[in-house]
Amino acid sequence: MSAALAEKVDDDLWSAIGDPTRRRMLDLLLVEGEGTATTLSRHLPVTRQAVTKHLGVLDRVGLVRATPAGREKRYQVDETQLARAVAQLASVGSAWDARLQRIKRIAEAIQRTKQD
Amino acid sequence: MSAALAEKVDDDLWSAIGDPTRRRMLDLLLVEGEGTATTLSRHLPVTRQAVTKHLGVLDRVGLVRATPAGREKRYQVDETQLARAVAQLASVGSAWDARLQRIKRIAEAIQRTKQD
DNA sequence: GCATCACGCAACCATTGGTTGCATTTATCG
DNA sequence: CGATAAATGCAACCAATGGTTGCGTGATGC
Repeated sequence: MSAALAEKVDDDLWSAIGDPTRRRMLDLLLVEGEGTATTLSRHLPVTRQAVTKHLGVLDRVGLVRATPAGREKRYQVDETQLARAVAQLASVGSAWDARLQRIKRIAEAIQRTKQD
Repeated sequence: MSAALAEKVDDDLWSAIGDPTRRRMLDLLLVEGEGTATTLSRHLPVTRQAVTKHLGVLDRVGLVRATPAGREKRYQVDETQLARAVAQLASVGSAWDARLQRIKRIAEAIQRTKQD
């Protein structure tokens, strides 16, 4: 039955998007198309160096790619990888959802039994 | 349009479900109905004390509730709160999804332009 | 009554998200 | 060309967190 939901979650990918700052960074990169550590840090409550570290982990899991351009290093989102991440969110979400549904049904069944 | 997607994400809730161990704990609690720190730790690659700490953060954000029973302390999932968490996953996921779609459309438009 | 089981507390360790400070490379402007 | 400004990179340091081990204590069961 619901075994097909066990679409194995990649912990590295997940924990990459688990950090709120990194999520906002991905948001920014998506709406602005691209960005550097310095430009991103201007829109965030953390320093450039913190952003740099985050870009490092996002890069390591493949969520962003960098292209050096003169004195700066422009990052942009790897869309297919982000799509994978979104799929995992959906996967875990719907797995829990399914179990919650089942619990609800069982609870209702017990209610009915009690009323016999 | 897609502005309604900005359903403000609760960072505490999110980071609670961001940890892989805690996710597995929620899974276990869902399938088994309830559990204690010791029973959960038997199914996990970490010690009872680690599980205890995790139960602490899950409790603090309201994802689980404890009921003392003699010498043990049984935990179970708070379904409505988990439902909220699932909603947030869906929210972030679909927001990114929407932006990815838009990017794709723009890219296609550019392709068409080039071919004129 | 005593061994046992579950819990709580404390110290400790490694990783991580964050900071500040400084050195280095690349643009830019007189 | 030379100096200043703007970007990155590197290192030390700090606090929080996910983990461990060790020990004390309160309920259970024979």
